[in-house]
Amino acid sequence: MESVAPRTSSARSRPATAEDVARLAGVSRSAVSRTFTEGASVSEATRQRVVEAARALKYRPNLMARSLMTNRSFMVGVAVSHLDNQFYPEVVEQLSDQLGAIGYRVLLFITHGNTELDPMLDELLRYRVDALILASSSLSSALAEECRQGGVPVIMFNNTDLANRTPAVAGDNTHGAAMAADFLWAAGHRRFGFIAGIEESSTSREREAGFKDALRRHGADRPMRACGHFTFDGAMAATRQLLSAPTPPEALFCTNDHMALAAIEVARSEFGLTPGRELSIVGFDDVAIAAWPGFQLTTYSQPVAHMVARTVGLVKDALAGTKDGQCHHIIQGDLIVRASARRPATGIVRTPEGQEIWRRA
Amino acid sequence: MESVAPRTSSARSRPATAEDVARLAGVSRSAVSRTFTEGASVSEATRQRVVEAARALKYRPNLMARSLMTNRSFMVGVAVSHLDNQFYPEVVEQLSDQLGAIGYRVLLFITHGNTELDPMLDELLRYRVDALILASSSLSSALAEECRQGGVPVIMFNNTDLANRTPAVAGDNTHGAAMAADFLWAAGHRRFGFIAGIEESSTSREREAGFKDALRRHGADRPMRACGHFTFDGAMAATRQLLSAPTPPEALFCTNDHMALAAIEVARSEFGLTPGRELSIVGFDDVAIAAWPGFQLTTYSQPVAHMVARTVGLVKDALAGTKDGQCHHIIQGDLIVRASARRPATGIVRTPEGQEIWRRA
DNA sequence: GCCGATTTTGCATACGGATGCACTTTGCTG
DNA sequence: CAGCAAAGTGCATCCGTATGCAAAATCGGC
Repeated sequence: MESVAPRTSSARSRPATAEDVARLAGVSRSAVSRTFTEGASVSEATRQRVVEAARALKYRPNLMARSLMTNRSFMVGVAVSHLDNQFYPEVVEQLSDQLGAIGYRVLLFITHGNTELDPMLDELLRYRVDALILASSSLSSALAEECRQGGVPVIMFNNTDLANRTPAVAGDNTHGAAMAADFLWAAGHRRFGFIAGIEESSTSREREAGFKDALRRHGADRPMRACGHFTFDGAMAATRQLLSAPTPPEALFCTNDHMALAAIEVARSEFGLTPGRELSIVGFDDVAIAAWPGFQLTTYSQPVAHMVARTVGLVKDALAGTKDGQCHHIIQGDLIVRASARRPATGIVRTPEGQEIWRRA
Repeated sequence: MESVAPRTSSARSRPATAEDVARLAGVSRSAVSRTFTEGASVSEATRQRVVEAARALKYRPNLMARSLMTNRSFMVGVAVSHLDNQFYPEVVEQLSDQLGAIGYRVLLFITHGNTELDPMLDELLRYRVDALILASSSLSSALAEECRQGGVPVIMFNNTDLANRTPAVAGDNTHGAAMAADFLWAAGHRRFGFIAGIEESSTSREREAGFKDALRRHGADRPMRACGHFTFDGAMAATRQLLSAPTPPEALFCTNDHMALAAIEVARSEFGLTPGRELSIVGFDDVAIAAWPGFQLTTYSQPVAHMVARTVGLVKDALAGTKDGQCHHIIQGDLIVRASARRPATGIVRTPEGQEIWRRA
């Protein structure tokens, strides 16, 4: 019988290994390895031969195998709850770019706001990611501790973990929300509405506290409050609830842009209100859509590129073993003034980039 | 000298290995391995002891090491050009979910529409991904061939590669664009505008051909044309160009929603036109924002979940070695009728889900 | 209680590449 | 040209897991 079929050209051949390259180049495996290892000692002559042989065989070092020895996978796990909030695609894109620039790839992981995501993260850790970035997701203190012991740095993004001292990078929630309050107060508003995100989220809580404390300092009444759960539909419902009240608020602060955009939509389409005239709306994040002509959302910016840069910096430090003293890294933003909220008489300045921002008196 | 410092509890200890677990459980490494291998032969007794020991040591199988043996990394490379077009975050999220459901993780990779992305994909292949999904990105035929020989299935998403017969999943570009043309014609429009995406893109070309052919069948004049490069700013400029013409078009077809939304913004804010009244605008994709009250974009839908399901199906088949006869998989959508374009007198039906769609007479 | 059939189990090896070590080659100085 | 330091090289070993094979244990049936 002729069970051994001749290998056709379409036969899926195994990729070339360092061994193959070494044989073709007439050197040892070590030489090949060193050729592809930054800073290893190889003569120019052998390097050339190896490179040539490698190209001929279409050799590509197997990073899985390499990671076994080096204990570095050059992958970073990124957990993000959703991608429908426009903020997070920007974050993911920046993370991918900036991590890519230092040789790391993103192993993506979407949690769907699942509170019980430990089992999934657990699986992610099997991939031996070099670090874990949790964008708006959190993990149990047990798993966090396990990561620490296992030498996997965990960094939270746009969310902080008060109980456990996990390093975190976030916008200046308290300051930003206070700015929003001050801004609306300066514009002459006296009846406020507030739309919360997820009740348990540190982000939402800090923004709520910042907003309310600032209002209190001005002697304002407590704002009306509804919860939008950081979702578009939730924010639509919350907006309806607030605007349907007997004496609806004149000014609305939403804990993120995603919800602020929902509020604008509902105010316009269901209540006939023009944001910036009959109703002021302020958001938080400054996503790209906020600048669209049809929204012109006034919002406190979270400079994604800076925040990600800091995050990547923390990853690098942690990987280099540098001890990180400071735990929570707060990145300042600006209150970007557009048209969705009434403008105060004073305090608006124009940046060199042509953006209008508000400075407290 | 006391060079050997006592290990503090905060010392970053190496994660437990199968060896450690075996020792604690009093069995061999093989037993541990088999316990964590689906369908391997282990007695219930030893399995229990291993599981217990594993839990005690917080053992997690090292997938890197496993992939060395099995030649499976359980990672799929996903290349996407941008995340600012709202369509792609939806795609990435679905891919992550549906691949996750069958045990695969997404190694993300953002190409920025870079035409020369071979070097980057090349790097991605070092990670020995089990498959490569190219969402709106393409790779050279040389690299495609290399992947095929290396046994790495490549699947294109929402983009096809005419020259090389790379398997692809896409919406029904020709049919969808023709539907848009027929719909606008049926609504009584006679002067058309067309906004192209990236000139080289198969997606844009097919939609352009479908649109123009259908118009020709109706005996319409050639539409005015501008190129928006699939970007928001590009589409804004293109819209300005078309609407500034001496006799501007009455109806605009944009090759995706991202650009259609830009067109709506420009029409409203710069030309004072109300979409659906003085100007009809039709898009392609049916992204979430298209349904927002402020846009109400009429558009041909690309059912992301179905498209991704098919894509994942192709990945599974390819990995199982099933030969895939059909190369291009076209997924049907519907023309979702909203308010951004004038409605024809006939043909609009309501789906059980409460969505209005248009059926050609 | 014995024997053959079936599971379990451990041993040894393989996967692909990095690296300490000892050895060889090269380069440079006097 | 000798002598020595520095650079380059190959060998052997290791990383953490899967798996074929043969030995051992278990099982069932008489």
